[in-house]
Amino acid sequence: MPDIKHFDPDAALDTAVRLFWRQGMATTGIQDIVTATGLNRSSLYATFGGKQELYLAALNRYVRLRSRPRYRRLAEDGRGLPAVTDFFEGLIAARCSGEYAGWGCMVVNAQAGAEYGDSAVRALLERHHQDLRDALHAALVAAEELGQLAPGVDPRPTADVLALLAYGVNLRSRAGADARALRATVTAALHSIGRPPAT
Amino acid sequence: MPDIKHFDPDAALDTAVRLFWRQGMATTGIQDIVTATGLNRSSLYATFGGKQELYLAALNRYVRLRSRPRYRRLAEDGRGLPAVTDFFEGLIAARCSGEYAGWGCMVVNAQAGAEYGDSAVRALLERHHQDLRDALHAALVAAEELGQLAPGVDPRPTADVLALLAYGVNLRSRAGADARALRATVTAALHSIGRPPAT
DNA sequence: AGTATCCTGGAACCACGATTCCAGGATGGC
DNA sequence: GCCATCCTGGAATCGTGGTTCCAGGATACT
Repeated sequence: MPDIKHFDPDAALDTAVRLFWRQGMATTGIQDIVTATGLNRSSLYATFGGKQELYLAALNRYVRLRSRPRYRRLAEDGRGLPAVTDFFEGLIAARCSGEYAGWGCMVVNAQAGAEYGDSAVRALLERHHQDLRDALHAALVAAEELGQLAPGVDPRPTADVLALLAYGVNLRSRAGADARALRATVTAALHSIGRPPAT
Repeated sequence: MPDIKHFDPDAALDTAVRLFWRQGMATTGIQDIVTATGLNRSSLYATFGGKQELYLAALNRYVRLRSRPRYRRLAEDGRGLPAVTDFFEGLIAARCSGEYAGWGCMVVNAQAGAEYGDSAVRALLERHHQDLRDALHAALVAAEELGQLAPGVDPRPTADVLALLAYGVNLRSRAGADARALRATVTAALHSIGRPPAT
């Protein structure tokens, strides 16, 4: 090993994630990434390849660090509906406050944009969608076993409903939606699938 | 009036709508529009101004011709839940089959993309969101008056839930979601807010 | 019929896009 | 301490982006 990288590839990729996440792929130039990371074009290309590959790597990192842990926690939480409530609560908090407020979800943004032409991106998005569905489904099955669901509420299609609702939350958050309004909406949705308080 | 336009501006704008809708603003070049419309750059610029203004005009046309009539029909339909069902049915049909299958909703795409930087675009998107909410709300109020809603279902937050659900449908349709799956999801959502069949 | 006005065609412009290349410098194994 | 190997810096390349300009032609009023 004659020489070693003078920078941290993960940190650089993280900067790229932020740029692509906020601005989308098409409107983010290599120059933006060069400027933001402070490292040189040559190093970028040598490390990540072209823009497409860099975007894909960034999207992968986003999913691995930001989406999957959240879904995993939801899927493994055995409390049923409270787990779902917490999931949405955390989602809204992440989308509407803190460093990434108003950025939406990078995966959702990719789905609506043209990033989407790439087939590797498509595959990643599809996989991501399945992960979300499955996590919600697991939580709802737990809820069902705990007797928390209203009669006639089927976990599988209901998980799909909540997945689409999550997409909606991500979209609206990018438009600057108010966290309280989103919370109220989610609460209403969860209310309608929960068992009414025993009379 | 010494000379008159040799083309139909509305037809040209319609072509622009299609391009921006499918590909997004950032990835659609003026050259694409020139090629697709067959008319000249000069005529384009003389008629619509720059790219930003052209995009805004296209977005406006999309909302006026494609979104608003749909919302209007929903708002003025007095049947309650069946009106909502029909609305989603029509939405899914438009998104998953025919000429525009897999294109999603231009407004939703704009929200997730970077088109969004423009403040005129933001205003239009916000207005569009209110229109959707209001239309769903009107239909749900009718449903409530007709006794179609389950007890404890409040029209206002429920309209918000359904609006987010519609966003989700639009997004997933762009990812090539199956129409039958989307229908099943929507059915499940509407089922959970409807009054259970009288015992 | 003349003419001022507007539209069209095409080339030209300038900036910025992604990408590549080469020289210079630093490193770790022998 | 030498050298092959890799990394870095910056310039250069080549295409494409949006936008403008000018000459030529068509029109409707006088």
